[in-house]
Amino acid sequence: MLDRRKEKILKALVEEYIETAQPVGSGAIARRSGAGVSPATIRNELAALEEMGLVEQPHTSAGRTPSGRGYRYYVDRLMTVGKLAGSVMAGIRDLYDDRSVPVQALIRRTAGVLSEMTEYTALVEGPQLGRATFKRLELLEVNGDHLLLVLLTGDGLIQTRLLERPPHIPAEYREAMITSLNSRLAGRPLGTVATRDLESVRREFPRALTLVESIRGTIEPSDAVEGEGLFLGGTANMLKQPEFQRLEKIEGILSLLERGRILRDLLADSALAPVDISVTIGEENRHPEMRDCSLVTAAYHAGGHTFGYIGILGPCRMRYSHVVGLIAAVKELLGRELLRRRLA
Amino acid sequence: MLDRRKEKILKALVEEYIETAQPVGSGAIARRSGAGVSPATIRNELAALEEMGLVEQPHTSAGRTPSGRGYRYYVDRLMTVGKLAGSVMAGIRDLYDDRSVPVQALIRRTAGVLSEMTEYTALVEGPQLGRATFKRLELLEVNGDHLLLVLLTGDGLIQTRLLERPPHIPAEYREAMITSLNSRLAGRPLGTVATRDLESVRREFPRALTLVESIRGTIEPSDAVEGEGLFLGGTANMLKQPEFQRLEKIEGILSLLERGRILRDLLADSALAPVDISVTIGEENRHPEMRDCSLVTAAYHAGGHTFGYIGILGPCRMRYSHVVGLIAAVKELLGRELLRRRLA
DNA sequence: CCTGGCACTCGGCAACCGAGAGTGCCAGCC
DNA sequence: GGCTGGCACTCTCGGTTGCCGAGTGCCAGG
Repeated sequence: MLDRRKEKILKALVEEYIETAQPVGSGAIARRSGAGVSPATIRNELAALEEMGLVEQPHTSAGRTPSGRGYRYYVDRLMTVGKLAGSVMAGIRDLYDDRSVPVQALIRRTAGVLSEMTEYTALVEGPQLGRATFKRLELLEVNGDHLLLVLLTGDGLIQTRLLERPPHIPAEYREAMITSLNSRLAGRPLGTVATRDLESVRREFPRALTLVESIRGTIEPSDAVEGEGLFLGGTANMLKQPEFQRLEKIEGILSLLERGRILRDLLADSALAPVDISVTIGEENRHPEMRDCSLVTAAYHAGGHTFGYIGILGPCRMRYSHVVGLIAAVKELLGRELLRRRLA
Repeated sequence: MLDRRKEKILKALVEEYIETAQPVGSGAIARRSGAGVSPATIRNELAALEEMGLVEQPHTSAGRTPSGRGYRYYVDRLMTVGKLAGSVMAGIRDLYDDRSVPVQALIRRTAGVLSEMTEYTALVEGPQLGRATFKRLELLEVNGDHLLLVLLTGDGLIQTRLLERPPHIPAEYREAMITSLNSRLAGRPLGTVATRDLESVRREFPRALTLVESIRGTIEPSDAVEGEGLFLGGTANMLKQPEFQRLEKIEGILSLLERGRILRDLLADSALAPVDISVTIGEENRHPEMRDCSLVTAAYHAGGHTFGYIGILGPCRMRYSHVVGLIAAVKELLGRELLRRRLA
């Protein structure tokens, strides 16, 4: 709860620091904030802001930099979210226009575009089997030894798996089993299909035990697909940030970016916050490697169903207004696009 | 064509430098090489080696470092390729033992393991559609609006694609078209299936024009799947190398590593050399960003068919003998494993 | 309550210096 | 002739010093 002038000063300071990456002096703020007061006055206000823990001084005779709490105040109350230029929006929409591009490639390109437009690192997770609903299963005969299992989900995801064909099972028996399975599981979220759901099928078709087991293995979201459908863009951009010139800092971050599982949790966690777009700043992050980073995330969805997540990772000194605006736009476009591709 | 003593000296110098990353002095070589001569003699020999362009001096009063040509000589004639410890081999074999792990995940893990074992960056490319042979095509009815195209290849690769269902085409007509297509393309390498191959099918089944077109789009190796099936491991390892403490150098490398297309060409190019395992050292690399790197690559195959490529990227000061030994082992194991999973 | 003035603090940079590592060369030895 | 110990020389590296400039905190006056 700052007074009007302190807010102006904090805003000017944060924005100047975001641009220059240099501690900001009272003179620069006086020039930029439009508060119409002299640097000396600004200095008094800055001392107060420092008292409140919103700004800090790297050392006595330097300017001020925003603290984590300072950024938080800025993000929550001061920044004006940037509207994207129409041309930019059009560019993104073009990206999605080609229906012949498979979903995986779409997600990958999104990560690329986001990282290029921000000069930060982009994370995009595509639709995941575990979040989708069961629609239908098919078994195709590939040759004498193998069957192809095809799993269709309500989102239009397709999962295939090659199985060794269990001997001595007539095709009709198999078909009946599949039919039973399909009617039993239709519409169920795959994440919740557990062993006991297949119990009755197993009892009904005892000769197809191994087949049912294979099916369970395919349906069940497993660690084997960790990293599947998660794309990064612009990891090298991290090196461009002046705050990451120290290699120790960046090594931790890059190592973290290789851990698909962790990234996934990161995206899902922050995106389940009550807000539309979540911003996690510096020390608010759970992983110590990320304490110099901020992460902006959002889920994209349509028709009440979450398809996936997008996120931008950059330094605390991130262009929040730009990034939030961009995420908001891409979240919309991507959700809409995946809805278009979804099966009716 | 060096004499015996010069070879001993060069070998000792390269190996010492690989271990320490420091220019190597005549004293260290005298101690290590086992040539039984004094440092002064070593110095004379070093002067000769420098004359020949095999070693160089960062500055007058430092020790010597190997030049690109020096590494080349070492790799071609001096190094003894390391045999892997049995326990290591067993560890890798365990990785592959679980048949339920899908091929994609297998490739991904291989990249992870290679990077961990070397502390360098690993590139692994899995089986690619473009290199596989056509086996069979199936069309599944998903619902009123969509068909699922399933493409099976001789390697056991499966490619699926959701198509909008063309209206007013009877199922039998479609089936006949697919049958004709299957018999016509069976055994053909997918990379060589061109538009004209489908011409006769198109003429024979004029009502299925759009369908044939969609099929062509699926079969044809396209840029849309760029990066598909290519996995990196340990990109952050690059930062650990003392030669890459300068950020400028590493930024170029990391940016390159984000370009799937380039990596792919890199792997394929060097692996088509007449040798089993290809080593590209420093300036021999085509990309200027890689002039401080060496790349060791190999194709893995079985039954006369190339499945994919593996590679290790590290600094010129790379532990060649270890890396080459490892690549040789993994190449074997991976080829054998994919053969096991291949369709009969 | 604001402001100009002023003394003060501190980091960064350049210059400097000595220590240490390693060289090239030479004269002597086997 | 080839090898070796000795020696003067070169160059980098780490630490120290001194200066400059940016920015501050405080105070007295408006």
